[in-house]
Amino acid sequence: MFGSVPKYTNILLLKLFLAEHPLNNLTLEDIAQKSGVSRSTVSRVINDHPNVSKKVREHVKEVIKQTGYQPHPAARALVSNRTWTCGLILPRSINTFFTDPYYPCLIQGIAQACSKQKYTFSLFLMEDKEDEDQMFSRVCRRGFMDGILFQSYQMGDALVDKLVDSGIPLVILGRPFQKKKISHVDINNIESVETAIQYLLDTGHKRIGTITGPQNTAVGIDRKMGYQQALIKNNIPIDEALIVGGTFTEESGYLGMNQLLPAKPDAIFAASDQMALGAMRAIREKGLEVPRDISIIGYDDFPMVSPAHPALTTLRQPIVQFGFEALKMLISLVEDGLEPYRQVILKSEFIIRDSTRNRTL
Amino acid sequence: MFGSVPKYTNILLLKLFLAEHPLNNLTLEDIAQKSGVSRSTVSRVINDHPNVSKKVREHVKEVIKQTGYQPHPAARALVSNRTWTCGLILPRSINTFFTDPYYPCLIQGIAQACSKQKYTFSLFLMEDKEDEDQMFSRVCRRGFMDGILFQSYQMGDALVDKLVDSGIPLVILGRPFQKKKISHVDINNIESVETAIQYLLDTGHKRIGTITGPQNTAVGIDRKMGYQQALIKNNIPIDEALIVGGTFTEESGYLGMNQLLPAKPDAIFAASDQMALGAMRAIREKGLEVPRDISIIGYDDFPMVSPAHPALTTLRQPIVQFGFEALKMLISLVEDGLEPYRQVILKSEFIIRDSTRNRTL
DNA sequence: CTGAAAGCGCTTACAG
DNA sequence: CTGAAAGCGCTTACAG
Repeated sequence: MFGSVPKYTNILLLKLFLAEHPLNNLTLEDIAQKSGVSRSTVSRVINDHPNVSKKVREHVKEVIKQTGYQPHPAARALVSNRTWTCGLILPRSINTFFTDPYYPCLIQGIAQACSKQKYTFSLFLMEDKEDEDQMFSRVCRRGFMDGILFQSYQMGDALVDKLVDSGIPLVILGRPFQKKKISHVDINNIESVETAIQYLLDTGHKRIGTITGPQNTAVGIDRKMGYQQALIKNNIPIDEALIVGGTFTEESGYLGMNQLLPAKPDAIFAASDQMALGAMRAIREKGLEVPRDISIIGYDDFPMVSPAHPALTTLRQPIVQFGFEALKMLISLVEDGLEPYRQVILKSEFIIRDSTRNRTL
Repeated sequence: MFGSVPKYTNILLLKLFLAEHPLNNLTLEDIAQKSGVSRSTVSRVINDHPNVSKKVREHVKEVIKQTGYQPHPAARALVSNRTWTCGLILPRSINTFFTDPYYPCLIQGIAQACSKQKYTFSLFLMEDKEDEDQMFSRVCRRGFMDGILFQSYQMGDALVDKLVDSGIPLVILGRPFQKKKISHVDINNIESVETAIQYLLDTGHKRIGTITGPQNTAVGIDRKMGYQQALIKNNIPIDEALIVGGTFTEESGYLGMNQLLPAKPDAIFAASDQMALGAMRAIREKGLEVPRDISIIGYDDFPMVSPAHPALTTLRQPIVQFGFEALKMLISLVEDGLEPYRQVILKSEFIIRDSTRNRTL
């Protein structure tokens, strides 16, 4: 096995190279000859086409295994209009790529799903407007990517509309802001937060505050919505003094908590674990204790740089499954057509640890 | 512009699709006709081949611009043996992918470099042995990736040898452990740490300790070496009580610092900023103060989840440049041949902030 | 400087 | 069930 043949200007070097890498130029034709059948038949075996006798199929498979033959990806792509490659585009509005554990987790989830499905995973990080423009004409064309995963982030990302209009198979990660129906995978942010808030109410908490995510992001909006709906369902008035905005970062959780403390909350739902961590730091600094004085619930349950003490009660995002479902949907769009649009909502798991306390006991 | 044509079973749907996406099937032939020249000439214009008259060249370029034509990547790849795609392989021995800010930074650096050079960036995360095996046969073959970037991590990663033997253009990120010469990009870990330690000595520190990285990683080994060499050059005996091992994580820095405190250090060099953060936490917990009682120097200067207080004196890794140089080297290997092997060492920048103090004043 | 033609390595009707 | 042949969209000697 080996890679591209370097373009040696020196023919001797090239020969040397080829001698050292004898598995070099195997083509379908070679396998056909070695197997004593035609190219067509070998191709059928490779593509699991039914019209091949069992005997021939097994023989050819054996030869392929022996020789380690792999079909040439470009040749395949050229004729089949499939590249078995999918791209993840992260828009430039994302400003926490380096610090939010969401991204490594997401990337890992998608990379893993791609690997299992024998897809190649390409990553496009938009740095600036220029990147977005050139990306668009490079990515959205025939024979490049079979499909695109796009991380929904900020309201008004114009890129989504352009991608949809381009007609490329597209799956949005998270809830899209667009009016039109766009295939996407999302997490049940609203319902899962409702569950968590209900739990706090059921365990005797009277003044539940929240540190929200940015209100121009879907998750920020939805998790706040879940908080509010849970209170409304329980006929508890919304107290604006118990709501403060954050940006998902530890620092914003810390600052937010300091704003909330005068309102005397006995529980806080933070829209990310990082913010929960920041909130706990603020609480500790004031000489208070979690969960004795204030219960804390986060969101994410990603692996953390510094684990919380006490262990954080949180909502776990099924991130690996997220990547997997997104890729599955994308393949379905490629193979079965873009219409009708698809939607999959995954559930977060509520995990009770040590940062919350039952105050009814 | 648009992407792959979905395989509609319903021909009406297909026609509808094509009608909505008229820029669909543009080929070299189309551009040739519209320009009134041959395919060959258009191809020469696209590939900046010199043998085209200025007049024709400009006309063809105009037509290409008007139509938004882009050559079909697979067709190009098939005939030119170049895919304009490079892959980053992260071996499975990496266990801090989710928590170490190095990886997002590295990925960003490489993605940016790829984007500037009009390369596509593919990511391969090895989950397990099985991944490594299948990856090898998928990736190391003609016509898939022009070249591979491989993150050097743990001593004894067998994958490197297999990759080298495969003959695929390969650049190692970091210092390789192999005896044979392998093209790589590295950071001047040893020298830069020496500089930092020398600074501590010059500013009156008498008992300098270190929290090292894992001693089966090149950076872990090299940064410890830098620490030791600086002391030796200044005729200061190495005191094992001032050296403790860590794993680059905040937690390991915290634990390491607690082990070092009895040895009464007046300065600590931590082999990563995360460990420096952990060390500062340990120091604070003991009622001591940075830099009043102990000076701290870290390594990395990546954006951090929670910035240090006081601001950390550190060595900044030029990570974007790192990705850029690696890709440049890779392209050179592809275009000019694998021999002779290349080596580029980038310099870390010593950044003095508030976590160190001049004790001679 | 330009074009006609061969060929890259596959897949897939088509004919048997 | 199998093979000969056409064709995917490019690049690149080759001939002029």
